[in-house]
Amino acid sequence: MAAMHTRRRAGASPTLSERIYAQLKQMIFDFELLPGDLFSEADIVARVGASRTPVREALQRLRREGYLEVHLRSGWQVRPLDFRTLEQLYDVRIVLECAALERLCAMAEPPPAIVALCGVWDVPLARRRGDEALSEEDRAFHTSLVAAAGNDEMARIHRDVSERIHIVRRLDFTQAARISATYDEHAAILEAIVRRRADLAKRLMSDHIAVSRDEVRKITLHMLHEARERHAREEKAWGTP
Amino acid sequence: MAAMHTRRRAGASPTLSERIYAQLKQMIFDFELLPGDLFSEADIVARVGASRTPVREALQRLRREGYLEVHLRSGWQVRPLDFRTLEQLYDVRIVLECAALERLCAMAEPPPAIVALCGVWDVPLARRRGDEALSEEDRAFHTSLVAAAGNDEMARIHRDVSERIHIVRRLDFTQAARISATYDEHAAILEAIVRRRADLAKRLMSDHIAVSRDEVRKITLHMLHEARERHAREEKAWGTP
DNA sequence: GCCCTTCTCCTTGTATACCAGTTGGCATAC
DNA sequence: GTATGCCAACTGGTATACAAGGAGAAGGGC
Repeated sequence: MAAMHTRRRAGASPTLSERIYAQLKQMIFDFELLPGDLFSEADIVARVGASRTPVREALQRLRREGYLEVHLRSGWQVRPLDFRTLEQLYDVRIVLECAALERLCAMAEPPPAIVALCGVWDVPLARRRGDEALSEEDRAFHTSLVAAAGNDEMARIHRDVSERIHIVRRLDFTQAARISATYDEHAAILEAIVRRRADLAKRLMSDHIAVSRDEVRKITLHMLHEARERHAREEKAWGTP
Repeated sequence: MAAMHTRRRAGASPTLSERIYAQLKQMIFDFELLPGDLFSEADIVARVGASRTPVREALQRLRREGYLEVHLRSGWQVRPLDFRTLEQLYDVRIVLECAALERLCAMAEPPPAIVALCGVWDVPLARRRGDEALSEEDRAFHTSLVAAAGNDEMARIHRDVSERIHIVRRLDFTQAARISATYDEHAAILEAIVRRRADLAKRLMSDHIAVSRDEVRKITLHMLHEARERHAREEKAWGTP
């Protein structure tokens, strides 16, 4: 099923729409387009140098995926961060990943993908990575786990959910303590899978994701608080009543 | 947040793209466009009487949702029914609905939506409905159950998955025995929820969906065969070579 | 008769033109 | 000074025009 979408990719020439889609999504993830930002299709046309047709196609896709909103004849907006929605997506991840663990532990042999993950996460302190790349590695861990369970549709849904969360998930890897905990917890989950301890694996995973969810909430609230203070300072400087 | 999507709806005028999207999806569901059928954008333009732009928007959306495929400069195709994918989607439903049941049974009180469902499904034989409408009622049952659990994102994903399955799910309600079983099983699940028997509810639901999954596979093969024969007769009547 | 080449038509992808409706500002009346 | 109504510019939705490339038929060589 996943392969069905790749037919064009074989031609090595993604369409203009797809490149613009990827470019815009990257801009959103890089906060080059801030949540709440207003813009028009003409703005994007000017930035990417294409015509409205592929730009609109990309925008509509991003809208369906929850990143943008369109107001009829009043312009586009980067959808503001909604913590309630993000936390609900975290909970969807818990449900999907625990279901995947259940299936993985019921298998006669751990799939090769699981064994490969052990080589990444069950390593001594010296070989552990940090910074930005770890965020991608973390996503790969969870994505591979679900994919290894064998349900392609579940994997696709999980991938979309994870990507949607990724914009705030990255913030969790800015603290050394959280990085260390991630390595330990991933290793523990893998060990539980290899030992066929389904209940243990599910409990570890639930806690792992729930802690991340709560940490990100704190970090984001902190960011929001700072943004509000900055906003207040600027208002004061401007002399606005 | 949900209200933000309603801005256009307030104007009571869905866009042309959306109407075409709904129309095409209905045609797919009614087997007016058969799985495997090939067609071009010009064909659709002629049928719906709009220009290519909104038609393309609708087609692209249906493609992202898994109903269609596009072959570069070779036209469009209704994605053939893929039983592996459909069964995987059924399994996703099992996972999501069981998670919803878990949450529902953990609540202090059953939400009003659950109580309302009892009035529909826990009824004597005389008040039971049959035929086409039951299919929609069934979808409403499962959708409401997940929605009542309180996770909007999970409900949205579940709704999309259910809709995708619906094309074959309907066929399950053409047999009296299956209709009767559906009433009984839904009533049993609701009772388990009201009595806070999470494990029982989950087991009943798992079996309920799994049986449906297996039944539908059999029926679909039969229906598809009939549709192809009808299609062939019409072609013959039209004198198409 | 069969295979290979070529050429034309048709396909989707992209760019542009047109339309209806919204918005914000400016002129005007009070 | 304030309120109000109108207008012009701008917006997304829709229609049309153009471009590039592939599928398949037609025709020539053998």
